Amino acid sequence: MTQAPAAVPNDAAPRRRRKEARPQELTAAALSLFVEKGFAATRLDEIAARAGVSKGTLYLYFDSKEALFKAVIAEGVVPAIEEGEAMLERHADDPVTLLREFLYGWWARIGNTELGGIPKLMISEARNFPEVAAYYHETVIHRGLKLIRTVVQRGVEQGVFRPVSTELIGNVFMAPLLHLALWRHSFGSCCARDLDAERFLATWFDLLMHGLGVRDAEPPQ
Amino acid sequence: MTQAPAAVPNDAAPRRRRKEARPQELTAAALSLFVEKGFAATRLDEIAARAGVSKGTLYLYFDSKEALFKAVIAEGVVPAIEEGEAMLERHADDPVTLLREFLYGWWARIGNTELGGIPKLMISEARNFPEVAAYYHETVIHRGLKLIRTVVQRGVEQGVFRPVSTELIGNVFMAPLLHLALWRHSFGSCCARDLDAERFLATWFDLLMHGLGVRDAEPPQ
DNA sequence: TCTAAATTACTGACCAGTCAGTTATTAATC
DNA sequence: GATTAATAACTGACTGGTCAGTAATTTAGA
Repeated sequence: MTQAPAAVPNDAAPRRRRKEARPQELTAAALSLFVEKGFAATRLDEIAARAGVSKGTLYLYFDSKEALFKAVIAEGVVPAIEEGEAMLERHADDPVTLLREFLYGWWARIGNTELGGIPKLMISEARNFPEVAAYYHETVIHRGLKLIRTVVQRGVEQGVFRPVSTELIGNVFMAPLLHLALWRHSFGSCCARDLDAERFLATWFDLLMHGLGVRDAEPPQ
Repeated sequence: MTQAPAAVPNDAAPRRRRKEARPQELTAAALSLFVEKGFAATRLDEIAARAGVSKGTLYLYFDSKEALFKAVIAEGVVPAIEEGEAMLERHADDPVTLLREFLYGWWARIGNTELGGIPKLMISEARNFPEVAAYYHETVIHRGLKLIRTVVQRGVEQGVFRPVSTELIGNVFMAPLLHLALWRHSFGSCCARDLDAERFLATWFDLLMHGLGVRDAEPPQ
């Protein structure tokens, strides 16, 4: 109850000037609200309140609601894809380890964090913001799919995987991961018991490995 | 240019009294617009116009925008799940055929039709309409997952499939199908060339069959 | 001519975006 | 170090347009 720089603001919090921190706090608040309620149904007053500022302040940092949306995507996406590429550097030689690391790593570092809401947001709004969708497509999707395809191709060449059509293998690989993230941010919070992420990932990894002809892949760490 | 009961209405179309046909025309128009733009961003005037009536008429058949949303889901979903169950009756004995029929049948009869937009709509709006989400969950998702699980379990018991954890196999099975439908209704219409559904389904079916330990499954018809 | 289907014109709540004014912080001067 | 001037971050009441929902009126069809 001191003057801690509260992310969840105190009612009695004194007004503070924090130019550096504002944009990030605003995009974080906007991401969670956009994911929860959708772009159109989210009010700017609400975003500002969650970030602990007034709506006027929001307009000091972003020109419009749409500009805020673009910033949310751009900011959430750059670290995400860099994580992915860094992950690939670490185990350049072993396709099985690479796929396992990628699968569990994606969930741990993206899917199961705040960023996990971005797929839902992008799918919901892609047709309303084609320009942002195009940016997302070339910055994240295209790059990400290429990474996975490369790993699988390498595995096939090494004889670790059976010969398999690699053109769309990235899409198939990602589908269950995205499914899990989408579930978390839609039905997950409302009905039945939530999907068990651990079991789901294990089921998928097991099926995937056998599908690629690997008989003895161990589960993760 | 005659007085045909136009789905895409003629500007000069005479006013007609068609009490029977209106609700279905309105829900069809609403589904396509909700999928395209989202619930909140879709205006009732627009839905009415696409159905060839005025907004006032819409209120003769639905109490509110939310009631229309519920009707869209309920109407789209009942035939869909019945299709699915009928499909299962036809090949009760052969798990491989069942899975193939289900996979390609789902795409042909649901994913690749207007109904294919419902997953996007439900994922986008589940948290805004928890009551509808719960209805959808128990009417479609729960029932559908159970069907797939049953097929796989039967296959394992018959020794056609290798022993595999069946608890979440339905979710994994559906994930790529839903991914394809979601793609069609988001990025598909904006960037790059569209995902090739035939190749995608073939890649998935091939990986799935090998994942289940079936070595000689033929591609469809 | 009577009824009910359909339209048109209207209302009021809501909300993105604005701006005149307020307050925190820094800099200058004594 | 204390006082004050200057600046820039921040606020919240306001506005103009939009849109869900309503009510008055018109018209199709029996």
